[in-house]
Amino acid sequence: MKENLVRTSMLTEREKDTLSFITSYYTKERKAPLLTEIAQGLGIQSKGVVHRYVSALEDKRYIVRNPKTRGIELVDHPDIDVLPLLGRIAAGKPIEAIEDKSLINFAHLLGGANRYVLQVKGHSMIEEGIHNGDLVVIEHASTARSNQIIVALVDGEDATLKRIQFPKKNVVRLIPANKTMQAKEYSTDRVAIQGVLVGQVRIYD
Amino acid sequence: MKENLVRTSMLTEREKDTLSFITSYYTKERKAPLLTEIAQGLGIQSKGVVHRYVSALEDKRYIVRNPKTRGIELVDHPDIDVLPLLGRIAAGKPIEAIEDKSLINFAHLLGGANRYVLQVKGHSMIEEGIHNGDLVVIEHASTARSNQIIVALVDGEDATLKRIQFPKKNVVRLIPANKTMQAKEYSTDRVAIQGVLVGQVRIYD
DNA sequence: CTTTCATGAGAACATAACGAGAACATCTAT
DNA sequence: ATAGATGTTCTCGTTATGTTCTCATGAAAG
Repeated sequence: MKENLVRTSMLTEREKDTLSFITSYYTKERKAPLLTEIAQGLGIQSKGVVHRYVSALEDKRYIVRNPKTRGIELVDHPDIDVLPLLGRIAAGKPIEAIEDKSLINFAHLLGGANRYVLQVKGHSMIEEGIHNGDLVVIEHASTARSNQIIVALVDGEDATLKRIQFPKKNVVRLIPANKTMQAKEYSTDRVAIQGVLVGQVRIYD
Repeated sequence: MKENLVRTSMLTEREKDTLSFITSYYTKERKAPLLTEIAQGLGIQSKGVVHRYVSALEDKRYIVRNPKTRGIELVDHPDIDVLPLLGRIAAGKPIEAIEDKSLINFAHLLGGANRYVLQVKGHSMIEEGIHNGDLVVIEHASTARSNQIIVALVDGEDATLKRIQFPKKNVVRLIPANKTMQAKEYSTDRVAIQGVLVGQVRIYD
């Protein structure tokens, strides 16, 4: 019953099920499942059975394992953090036909020292396309240029996301992007700039 | 030649917690935390345990250490494009600390097999907060659920981003998010679904 | 009929992951 | 220079998870 010569990449039904579960778990959770989680997903009581399927998938080169707790790695699924930028939509062509494929790495674009993420609550920047629940990337800074969108702390109490302007010396104007709200002006010493908006991200389920 | 370099950058749950706490602390306090501060932040009694996690993070190249009192330094490695999610920003309140201090990796959130990026041209989805020039992440798919936002190709010519509905059999309705534009209905055979919207990103200069 | 294979249950054991805490070394403030 | 604070290195546990077995059932093939 020892088969070191595995010529067949054919998977049995349950092996397919196992691989499928691992793949979907991976894309959803961004980590490998436990054996018991696979078992539950497949309706199997015994983790020993799952272990057999996982070992088969390893023999057939569909996965690699570390002897660790969530040690399954998909061989076709190494961490992909680069996406192809295919082109501009509404270009009048099928997407696949666009040739100029450059690669885009959001983490590289948005990551970096002195940056952090805040989740937006409310609708004060809705006309800028920044909606309730969106994630914004902020670069830590204490100064800003006019017309930048910044995180401002007013009187040490009021942290909001607003566009900033400097209409005259020692005066700061904070402008929401919402017609139902009004721009306000403060003396410079009342407004502390916390950071500058560098990116915005929304994730759809 | 095969690269046998084992990049076990996989972090355990508590190692992630530890890294998350360190990065959050760093961005807030502008200095590294003490082991006892990490311990308190994670609800651990023993600084020896924390030391073990910190050593693991050093082994896995997420940090470097000096043998000094606040000697942890975050490494700026491309593998570590994680940003701390600090809190929610709300009108009229200070930034709320987020209970679950988590790290955000946009590439992991948005990346994955069968995904690509398009740049949006035009304003047809402006009321969804998708503006001209924004980047959208599309997951390749040929089917969609009702009310999802999809990339549709009409008569093989017109690739656009629209919300989709199926009002009756063999009819597809494509709905822009712009009051100045109208929803249109097509027979099923004229519309080819190219993919489903899974994310949206904007980068500010 | 027997053999083989895919499937499943479950026991027994090995190891990983996590945590507490002691003892000691080293750093740092005074 | 000294004392307290902080970092390092251990040992000792507990629980969770992975690994290796044996046994059992049913279907398909010879």
